[in-house]
Order: sequence, then C-alpha cells, then structure tokens
Amino acid sequence: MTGRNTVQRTIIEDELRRLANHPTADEVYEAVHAAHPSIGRATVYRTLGRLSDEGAIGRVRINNGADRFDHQAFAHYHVRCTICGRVDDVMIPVLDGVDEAAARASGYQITSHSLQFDGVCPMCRERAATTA
Amino acid sequence: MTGRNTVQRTIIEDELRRLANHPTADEVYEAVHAAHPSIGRATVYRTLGRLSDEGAIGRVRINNGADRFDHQAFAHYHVRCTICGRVDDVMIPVLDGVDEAAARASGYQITSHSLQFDGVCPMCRERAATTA
DNA sequence: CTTTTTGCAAACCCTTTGCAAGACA
DNA sequence: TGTCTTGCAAAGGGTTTGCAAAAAG
Repeated sequence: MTGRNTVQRTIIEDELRRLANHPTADEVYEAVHAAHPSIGRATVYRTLGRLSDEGAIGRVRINNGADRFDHQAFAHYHVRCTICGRVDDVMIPVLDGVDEAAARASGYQITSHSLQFDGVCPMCRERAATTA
Repeated sequence: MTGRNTVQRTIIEDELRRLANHPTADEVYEAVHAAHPSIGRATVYRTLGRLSDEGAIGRVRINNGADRFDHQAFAHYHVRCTICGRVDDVMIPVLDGVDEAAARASGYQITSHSLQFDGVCPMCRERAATTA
C-alpha cells in the first residue's frame, strides 16, 4: 500500500468490491455518499485514481464515456453495450506479439494496448427481438 | 452523400484533408475559423460527426482525450504518444477472428472493436535519450 | 416552400484543482 | 509534528443542445 490508510480509502475500496460490475467513479460516489454523506466527490475520484495507480484496482477507459473501475486488477478486455452502456469482461487471451508488431509498424516504443469491443448485450438483444 | 452539401461542409472536409494528421475537432475548428471567421465551433463538431457517421472520414476515439478525426476512412489502428500526445497510424493487419472470440466469451453480439496502443514516439524517445 | 443546417451562447458531463481544515504516522 | 488526505466549490476540457435566422433542394 502506497498512501495513507484513511477511513475513506477503506470505505471506497469496499464499496467498489461490493458494486463489482465496472461502476463509474460517480456511481461509486453515489453509493459511498449515500452511506457516508460526509465523503465528497473529489475524494472518491482521487482515491479511485490512487488505487488504480497502485495497481490495487483496474481502471477501464471507455471510448467516449466515463472511466470505469474494476475490482479485478489483472489485465483483461472489455465490451460495452452500445444500447444500454453496460460494460462486461471479455475473457479471451491477451493478444500476443501485437505490441511488438505495432512497434515495428509505427516506430514507437509500445508500452501497452487497450482493446475494447462494442456490441449488444444479451438483455438488449432479447429486448430488441421481443419488441420487433 | 447523405446530408446537404453546404459550403461549411466542404470547407471543413477540405481542412481535415489538409491537416492530415489526426487533428481533434477543436484543431479543425481553429484552422477553419482562422480562414473563415464566421464558421462556428458547433458547426465543425456537428459536421465532423456527420461525416464520420456517413463513413466519409474516420473518428478515432482516444482513451482519456479528445476524439480525433482521420481523413482516411478505412479501419486501422492507432498509437498515442504518452508524452506529447501525438497520434499515428499503426498499419498492422486488422485482427482476425477476435470479434467472434469475444462474442463467444461474452455473449454479446459484437459489432466492432478498437485497439489503441500507448507508447513513446521516436521524437520523444530521441529527446529523452539526449536529455538523459 | 419545406427541411436541413448554421451560429451563438448556454448547458452538459466527467474530472481535476486550489485551498484551508483535518487526519495519519 | 510534518505531511498526506479531505471536503468544498469552483474551474477545466471536450462536446452537445435550444433556438431563431439562413441556406439548400
């Protein structure tokens, strides 16, 4: 653990693990603030940022949307439903050799990649089929 | 062409092709506005959006940064320099079969994926080596 | 003449920041 | 005690929107 062990930090981390499914910082804030009204938005943003910098949690940067936080810290991919905005894990193997290929193709020194899928989640697909 | 053929649209599209290297909407706006002061920011944002919806140009959604627009419309990947923010093309083959794998793994109907690399561009690498 | 597009400013979402007060080690 | 963290409100970046006027077809 890098920073100081404050009550807020514990509360925020616990709440993230309770919410489990890739909440945004603001969703974490709403939940935390409901139970602990004195905890402010900035603290939640700052703490989630620190936790992900430390590697204790994951941060999923979503194209065109708020960042989401992941209680699972290891590298994996995500898919976002273009209808309801829901984000889920995509447990396929991490791409092998693609960073090297990109380095060769671009001349950059590659440090990481992120792969995001877009699609329609089972619920929304169901709903569309029923409605149509 | 889907919409109406306005002067603004032509000017904006031309400016994008002239700028060539993945400008943000605001960079396009600055250039357009400098030459045509009557053209407003909203028009540039709206027009770039329409052009990319039509498939006439590409939109590159950057993790944690402004969208960038690409005069090349075909699918390809991008790398962003974590130091200077520059964005370049990564001309590696489009990932094959990965959408199907993701669909199987997640249950989503996958419509697309985006792969973004992060790294250090040759210029910044050079600069770091010289400075150090 | 009908419908789309424009230009402006204000609104919006998500996030960060300055600062003084408070909590940790 | 010295430093990190908090809470607040305000600012910030990027983008969208409501509306009346103008332009396209």
